[in-house]
Amino acid sequence: MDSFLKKECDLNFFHSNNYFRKKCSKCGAYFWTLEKNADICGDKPCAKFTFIDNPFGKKPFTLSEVRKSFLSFFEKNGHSRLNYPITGERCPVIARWRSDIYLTIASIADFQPHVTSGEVPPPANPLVISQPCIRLNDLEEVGVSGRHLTIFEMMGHHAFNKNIDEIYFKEETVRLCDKFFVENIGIPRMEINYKEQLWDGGGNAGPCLEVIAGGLEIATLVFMNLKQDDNGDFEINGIKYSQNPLNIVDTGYGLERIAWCTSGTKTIYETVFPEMVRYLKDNREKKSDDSSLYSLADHTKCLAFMLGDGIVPSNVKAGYLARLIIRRSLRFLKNIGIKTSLKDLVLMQVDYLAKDFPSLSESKKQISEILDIESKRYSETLSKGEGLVKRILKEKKNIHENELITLYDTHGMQPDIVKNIAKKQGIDVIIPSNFESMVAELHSHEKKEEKKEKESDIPDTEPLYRKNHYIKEFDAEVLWISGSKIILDKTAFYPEGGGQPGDIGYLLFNGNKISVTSVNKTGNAIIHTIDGKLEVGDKVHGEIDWNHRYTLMKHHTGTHLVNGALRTKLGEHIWQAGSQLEINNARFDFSHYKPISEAEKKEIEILANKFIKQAVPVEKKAMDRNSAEKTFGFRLYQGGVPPGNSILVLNIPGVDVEACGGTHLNNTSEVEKIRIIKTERIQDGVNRIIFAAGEMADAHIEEEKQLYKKVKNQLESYYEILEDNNISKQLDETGKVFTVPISQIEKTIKRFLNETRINGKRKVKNIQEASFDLFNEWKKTRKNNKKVSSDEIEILINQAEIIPGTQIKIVTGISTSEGTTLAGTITKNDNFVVHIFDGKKLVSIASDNVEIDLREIAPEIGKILGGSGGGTPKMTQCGGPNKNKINEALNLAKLLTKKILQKD
RNA sequence: GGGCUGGUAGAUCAGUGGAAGAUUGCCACCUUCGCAAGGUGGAGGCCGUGGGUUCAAAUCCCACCCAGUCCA
Repeated sequence: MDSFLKKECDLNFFHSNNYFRKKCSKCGAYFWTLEKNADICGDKPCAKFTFIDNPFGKKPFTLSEVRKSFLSFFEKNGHSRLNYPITGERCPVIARWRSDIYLTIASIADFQPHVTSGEVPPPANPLVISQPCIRLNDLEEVGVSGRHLTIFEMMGHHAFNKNIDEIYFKEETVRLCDKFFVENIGIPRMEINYKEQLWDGGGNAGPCLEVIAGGLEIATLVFMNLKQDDNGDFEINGIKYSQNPLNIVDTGYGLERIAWCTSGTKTIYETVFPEMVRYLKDNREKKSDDSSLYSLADHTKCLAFMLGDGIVPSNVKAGYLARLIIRRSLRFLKNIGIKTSLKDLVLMQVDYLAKDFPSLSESKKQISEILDIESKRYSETLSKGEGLVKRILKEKKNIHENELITLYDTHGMQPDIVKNIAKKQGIDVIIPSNFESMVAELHSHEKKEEKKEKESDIPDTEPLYRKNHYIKEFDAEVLWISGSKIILDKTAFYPEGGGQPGDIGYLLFNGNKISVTSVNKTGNAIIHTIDGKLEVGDKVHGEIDWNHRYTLMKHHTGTHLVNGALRTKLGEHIWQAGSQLEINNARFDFSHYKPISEAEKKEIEILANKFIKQAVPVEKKAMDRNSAEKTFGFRLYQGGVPPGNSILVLNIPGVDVEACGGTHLNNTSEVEKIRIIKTERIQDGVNRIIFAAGEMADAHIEEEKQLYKKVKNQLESYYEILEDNNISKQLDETGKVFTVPISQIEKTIKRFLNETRINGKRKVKNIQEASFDLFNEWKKTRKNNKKVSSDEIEILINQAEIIPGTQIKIVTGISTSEGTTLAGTITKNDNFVVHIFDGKKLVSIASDNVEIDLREIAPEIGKILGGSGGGTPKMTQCGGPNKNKINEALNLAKLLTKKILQKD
């Protein structure tokens, strides 16, 4: 590897500027330096920071000044800046264009995977960017080490070379780097070392030079020219690589670090968050904990970006990471004892950042609401957890490892919080030093990976539906057959995908109609499942079930309208989390931090219908990725990130624009109408809208009416219902009364009516009121069934039989009252044994003073009824299917009781 | 997406197949000039929903719904 690096890093720049190649006596790495006698590379941990209180540079640079200086320097040197809708000269911190990572972790991440793989040309070449990045890998070090940050800007100048030096490669990179640091920032050239390293990550690798000044790595110059390849010629650290199609200059300049070494403050935090650190220092009540203060300064900025760029806290994906940072922040807030709320601190950060990142300010309202909700939630979690901890302490007087893990893993109680609670009660809880690995161990179960089906050698199909979304008929030739599955050379049948079900219809061959029952896609082949026989070479005429497809198209275009309406009403954080079209309705899942209110639902429905009335023409076109992103932004990728350079863009101007491969209407007016059937929270931070479009909206209304009619009819046996307003709301509320879903209302009401006695007819406003009354009457009926009339008891006692030679009386009988209650009432008095049948079961209870174990006889009694029995010594129940033998059973009960109790 | 908890009185929770409980809050009465405290009594439960096993299910089994939490 040494020889590889020696060859790769042997640059003219170093020789012509009189650099020496040295080996670090501590870490053994080679580095280039101007100082003849240098023997350590200058990097941490080999060297200490020398710039603290003794900064480099022309002057102390602010973050903004470093960025400006960098961008304009490289712009002057032929690099283009990028520009995207909403976020401007950067990409969002949530990696919307990638499905493999949640957060943007480096400037090169903006161009992965499509540009780096060579599939998509770079948006500009060479280019320069300053990309805000979030890394949570070293979370524990943030605030503690004095130099770690969760959010930082990685500045980069990137060149993508098909051939070496097509744009520029190593020499020019180092020359520009040197010029920038020496001339623009003013770091003395003497202070800068270049350390040779191997860089690898994300399946790529290459040599790199770490640029080090004053003990601080201020930039990394990566020359990414290898890609992981099991058949590759290069082997580095046991992994094989081959040449990447592109030679990529991937540089990363640490904006904050550069500013830091020009300011020389005690930690990086004073340089990066001067206002926030000052504010926190002035307003904290506990002076001891600087690391919490620094962390809080960092985390609040991190949250400003996360939430401002549209991440919605949740228990999944990027949302979970946002919640993680929120909760950590709330703990730090408590640690330093500050009165200002997290919300206000984050909003302060947004204001500090507003000048450089104006888009964050647009989300102030959402940021406020999210932080209010999340703060409240966390305090609820904590107080719940505190109760749990106290209960464990009360019982066990201590908390052990496994409980500590459960408290964290299951109930979200951080071990140090548990420790504090215990401390207040004078109990010392020991947190194991390997706590985190213990938790990790718990989650280390093997993952089942789904194996991808091998794409066998099957022919491609030309998708006719793609160019013409309205094509209904076509002629084609059968290319491939396997059982009931066939592939045609071209087809108008849309294969299932992107939440849109596949088409159905017919293939006509020799005058015969052959049904197409489902259509799927594998690679570029579209596979029709047919109900009939065909042979390769057959020429067929296809006809899709247009009614089926047209309804789906209404729902698909309708989905985009609903999405657009949601974004307009609720904000830019609205993001598709899932979508499924059906014939009857369509459902759309989207990120949002609270449930949709009744009023919002109405507004969204009205707006979506307004889009329909406006008759907006729907634009469908294939665009190259770069211009699509540049024109429309990353919002395109809501439904996922399609592969390739050319992407299908569905644009409804002023409403919504997405990369979408589905079939759509030509004009929003064709949707006819949209009716939102319901909204629900399906997950933390994710809501679902179910709606129906076109005639399906009417069908749904009709369906609802039918259900309402049935329910009303049922209730009318006891109630006179005066109003029929707000049918869907009425059904909804009725469901709530009985805590059942709407689909179960009919069945449930039937059951309740059966179990309830009501005299006469009652006048009520609506079915909700009737249901509420029915529910209350049902409760009363139930209670009344439990009451036993004193007359009945008296009669039973009068019929009792005294066991000869004792004071004990045996009561047997049949009653309509609940058996245990009746028998229990009698046996409150001494000297009774009661066997009573209440229609369902035979209950036997003995008074406390009677010495008998009823369990000895219960199974025998039950046997007569075809079942069995049991219970406690003084109370048994038995029963069985043969209820007609009840008298026999009661007689046996009496007989056996006598046998046990009778004294000779 | 995966794992782990939980869903029983307004609230917090006990309850391992046999009569639905405790604490707190609520209501009434006693006590008091009044309040707090105390005393006595009372109301308040589809034991999340739907199936199954059983003579018998809050309890066991299956499915679903809801909530919480950790991880990627």
